[in-house]
Amino acid sequence: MHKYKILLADDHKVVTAGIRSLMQRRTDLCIVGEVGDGADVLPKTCELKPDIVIMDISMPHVSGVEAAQALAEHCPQVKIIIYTMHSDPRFILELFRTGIAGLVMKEEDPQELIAAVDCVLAGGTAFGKYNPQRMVSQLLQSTADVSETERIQELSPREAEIFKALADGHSIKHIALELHISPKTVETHKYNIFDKLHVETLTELTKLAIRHGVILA
Amino acid sequence: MHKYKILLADDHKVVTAGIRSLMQRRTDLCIVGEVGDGADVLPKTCELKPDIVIMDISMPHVSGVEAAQALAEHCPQVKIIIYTMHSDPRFILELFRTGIAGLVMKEEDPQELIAAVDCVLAGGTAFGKYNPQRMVSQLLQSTADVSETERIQELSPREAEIFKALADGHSIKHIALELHISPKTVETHKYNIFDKLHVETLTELTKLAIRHGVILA
DNA sequence: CTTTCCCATCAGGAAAAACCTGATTTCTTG
DNA sequence: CAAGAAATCAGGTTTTTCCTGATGGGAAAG
Repeated sequence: MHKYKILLADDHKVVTAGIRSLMQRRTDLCIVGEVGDGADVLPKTCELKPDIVIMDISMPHVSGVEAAQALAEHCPQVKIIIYTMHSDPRFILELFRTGIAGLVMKEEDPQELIAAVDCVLAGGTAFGKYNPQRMVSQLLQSTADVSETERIQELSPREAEIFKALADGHSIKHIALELHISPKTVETHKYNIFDKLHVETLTELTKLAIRHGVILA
Repeated sequence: MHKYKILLADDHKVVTAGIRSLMQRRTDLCIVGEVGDGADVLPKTCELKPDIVIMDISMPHVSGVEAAQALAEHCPQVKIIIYTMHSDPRFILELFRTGIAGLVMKEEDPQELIAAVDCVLAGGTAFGKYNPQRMVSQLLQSTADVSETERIQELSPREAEIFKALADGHSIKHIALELHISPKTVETHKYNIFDKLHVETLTELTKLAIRHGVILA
């Protein structure tokens, strides 16, 4: 009897333990390994040759998004199921682009994860509420729809400077004085920054900056 | 034989499932309930009278920090163990201040959670690497933080409500519609909130709210 | 060598929000 | 009952925001 091999990648031990206990009764599934660091995903996959990798997005050193991209490039035969928190979906589009096989949220019933594994083993894909069709239209219409991090990196030097000052609470007028330019110029930069970072309010800008360590809370 | 009652608060079902399977062999522990929303923690605790609440920080609607504060106020006899991700520690100080009984990271061995439960049931406290001694020095040296907390607690209920909404990025107009009051009233509240919290800009307000776990970044 | 694109710079003007003061009502609390 | 806090709203001035338009410089592409 053939056993399907599964590799778990999650830095929260309780999650991997939960998945293990969940799969105990399934004699056709075998968890061959477990890693808690994104940097270990690719080497472990090469070593163990699993059929499926179940992976979190948020992991130390290398994120699940990067790990998925590395897997897609070096081990295209491996099916990837992303198992993550619901508050993460900023990266979902990027993951779709790399061609993951499934997506399950940690707040859903854990049985959904088993269902997703079966679905993927049958050659299908398993996305719950994240209807790929709906995603694809967004993918196509937004040519530059990239992750938050990438958007920040696309800011010009001047914009990055003003982004940081704005997120830190400096007023337009203050920034203009600091940089020896017109407040109107700063305003225009701000407008462009909002546009590039896909935010609509100063608060969103601040929170984004804090999330990415641009400023401290 | 007396069974200790435990309430689980985590919006990730795989985590609560993992904890359940972890505690199966312990006949002296009984998981009496499970909630996935911070807003449900206090009512469920009042209803089920658990000895221990094991709680995540990041939950929908009401954060674990707020829930812990509510518990400390209304159910001071309940022991709180925070079980959370390592990337959350910006709230740890605030939690220490409310007097939690334990702190365990999800990336640690799940057995640590059991150990923490035993420790707390024995009347002790369980902090792993988060040495309270080290924390206390930080607590003492940052007196400004303490006064910040006190200032937040001095807000009236209505002000607290509007504080959260403002810090989360809602506009005056939007808040007015939500609460069915005049924008002018919201404006006045905002003015008073700024005054009470000693802030001068919306950004300062947002960062303060994030520092104290009122909202998530 | 143009043409195109991005960057940095600034301005105008309508709309929105901020700022501060004053005011009423209800409810609690000493 | 008097004092005070809480919640409600308005007026009017000042400031900021929002969006559009515009210019010049430089780099990359054709």
